[in-house]
Amino acid sequence: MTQPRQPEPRRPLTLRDVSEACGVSEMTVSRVLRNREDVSPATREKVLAAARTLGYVPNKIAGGLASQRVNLVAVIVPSLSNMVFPEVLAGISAALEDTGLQPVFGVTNYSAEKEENVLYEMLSWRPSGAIIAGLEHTDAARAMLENAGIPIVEIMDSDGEPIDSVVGISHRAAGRQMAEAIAAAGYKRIGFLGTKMADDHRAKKRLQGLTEGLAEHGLEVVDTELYSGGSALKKGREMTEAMLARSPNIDFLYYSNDMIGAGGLLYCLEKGYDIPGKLGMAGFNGVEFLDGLPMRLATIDACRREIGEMAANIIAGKDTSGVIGGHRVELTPRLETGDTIRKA
Amino acid sequence: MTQPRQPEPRRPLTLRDVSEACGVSEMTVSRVLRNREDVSPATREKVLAAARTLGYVPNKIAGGLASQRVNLVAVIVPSLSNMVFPEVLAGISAALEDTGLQPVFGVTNYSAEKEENVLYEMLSWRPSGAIIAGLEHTDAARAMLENAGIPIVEIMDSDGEPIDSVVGISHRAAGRQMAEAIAAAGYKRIGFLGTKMADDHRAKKRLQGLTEGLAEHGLEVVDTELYSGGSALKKGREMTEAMLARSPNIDFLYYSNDMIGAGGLLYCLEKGYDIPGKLGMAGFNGVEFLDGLPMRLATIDACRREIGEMAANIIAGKDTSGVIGGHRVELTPRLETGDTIRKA
DNA sequence: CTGAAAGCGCTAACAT
DNA sequence: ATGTTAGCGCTTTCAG
Repeated sequence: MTQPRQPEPRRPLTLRDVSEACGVSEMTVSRVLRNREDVSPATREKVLAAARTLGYVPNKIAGGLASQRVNLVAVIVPSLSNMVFPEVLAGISAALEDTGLQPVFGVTNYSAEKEENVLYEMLSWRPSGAIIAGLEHTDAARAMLENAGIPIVEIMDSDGEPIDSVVGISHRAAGRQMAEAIAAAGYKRIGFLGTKMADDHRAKKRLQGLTEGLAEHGLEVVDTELYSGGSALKKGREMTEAMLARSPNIDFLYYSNDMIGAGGLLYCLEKGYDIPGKLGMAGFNGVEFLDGLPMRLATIDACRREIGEMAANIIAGKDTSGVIGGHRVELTPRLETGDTIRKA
Repeated sequence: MTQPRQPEPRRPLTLRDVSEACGVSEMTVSRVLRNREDVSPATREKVLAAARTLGYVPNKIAGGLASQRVNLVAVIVPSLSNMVFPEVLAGISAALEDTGLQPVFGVTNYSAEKEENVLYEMLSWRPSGAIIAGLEHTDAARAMLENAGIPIVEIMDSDGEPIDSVVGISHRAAGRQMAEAIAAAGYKRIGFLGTKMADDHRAKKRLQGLTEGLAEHGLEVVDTELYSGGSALKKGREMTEAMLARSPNIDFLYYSNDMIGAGGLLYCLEKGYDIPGKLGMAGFNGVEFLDGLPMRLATIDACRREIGEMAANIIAGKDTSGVIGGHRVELTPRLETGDTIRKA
């Protein structure tokens, strides 16, 4: 009876294994593997060869504990499913690329409680910094962020008091900006279509800004339609149909995001509405996606990629100002009139 | 001159701090914080109160090193920007929710080299398991996965030899399935529109399957159009226009993903093509998005969320079979004829 | 139920 | 340029 070849119980390799395999002290092996310059080329080669042959993968847990430094950046966003945050993440990844820092993503589903949990989990890994969407957090979450002793960058929104640094746009201003455009184009009866989510603070601020801005021109939101879940494109369609049926005299539809706006636009084009003549429309975010629609939906670009990049640069210490912490960056969102707002 | 209130140099709190604050040994504090049952309610309360007041966040680095266990699951996908992987991630998150395991996401941008790097980074944190998209990896990446000594689940694709477990669909079979549908509907001249990415192995397999399937009916792909980068919806439009101009006798357009398919569909509807009468169309993935289009694009559902859930369950040991490792799950993709393939 | 001792795998700091 | 020593903050194991 031959002993079947046993796939060795797989104790993960340690520095010591490499050290023994190449006859160099653990310390020097460690130096080589961390790309430190103070090792002779000869030893370096020997070590590298041994590490490669064995298939050694360093243990960052031990490394992190010993060095008290961890090359992780916690990134917390509400969602991945709506085209908007992935672009922020892409910006962060790109900016961190050559810094030795690694982003780690967490998702909250727009739930403050989930955010608190995810944050706790992530901070327990002692990351070098944290990037988190929004300025609204539970008290406990705020406390954790304040006490973490690492740079914190709150992103997307600049309407509020940041914990440390902030990179975003004013959603209230974006709402007002849209109100100005609507008023200038002479639309009179505005409908708002958005999400039901109580915790989408930014959408709420945009609506506030819109309402305020309209009020200054004696205008107001005359009907509202909210949704949650499902295909945003389809919901946009359905909500638009519902609103137009209920309030046929509406002449402008403001959507809280481009996706439902696109659904609404497709619906209106099919039904032969005169856009932008009799009916104006606008969304929010400036997703690339809009480029492929039959007509360019008006929108406000939320500078998502740029926000991601700047936040990452602050964490990485790549920002130019020389200031440490407490950066306040408010980007100016660009209004893109597209083809769905008539010229004044 | 008063000393400005200095925000104490913020040495992160340790178990010892909590221990001293509540007069209970570090060991017992540790027990409480890990929710172990063998602590008296009285001590438990004391400890919890102290931990909360201080705002203690455990150090998982130290914990992981001591216990040799880390509650992280490495998840590696090619991209976040195309609606498809976010849904896989959602499935994984949901399935891991109540397991104590935490997913950590990495993105490769469809680059084998990047995949290798991301994998190395992630494995160096000694996760409890890894979920990785696709069956094609560099030799080094394969070696790492094989030697990691943790459960590995390769997902999305089942055409090939997995390292450990696999959960996916056969993209080759999906291609053949579409070929059958096309042949059965009587289309004769097929055009293929897809991505230029050399490393999108699954799209390649679908094309192979399609080609083989068509060949069995004496049919073939008569024209091909590829793109990279940019708004997929817009590219779909442009490619469709180009192909239809170049090969006006084409009567079926097969897109390698739903997004470019949607762009093509919008274009064709605008131009008044007779769909599905004179021109058939189909995409791939079954993204929810399609629901909102004026006409339902035919597609094959790739079971993304389900794949994520099953993969996570395997890692979490929640799968039913009782088998340890080496699970092979091939899901059957559903062909959804929609409105863009004529009835036979 | 609670505590004391040992050590996880690595790196900082100090020799040499 | 290389080696030695002493922990990092927790959890395991074993004793009370």
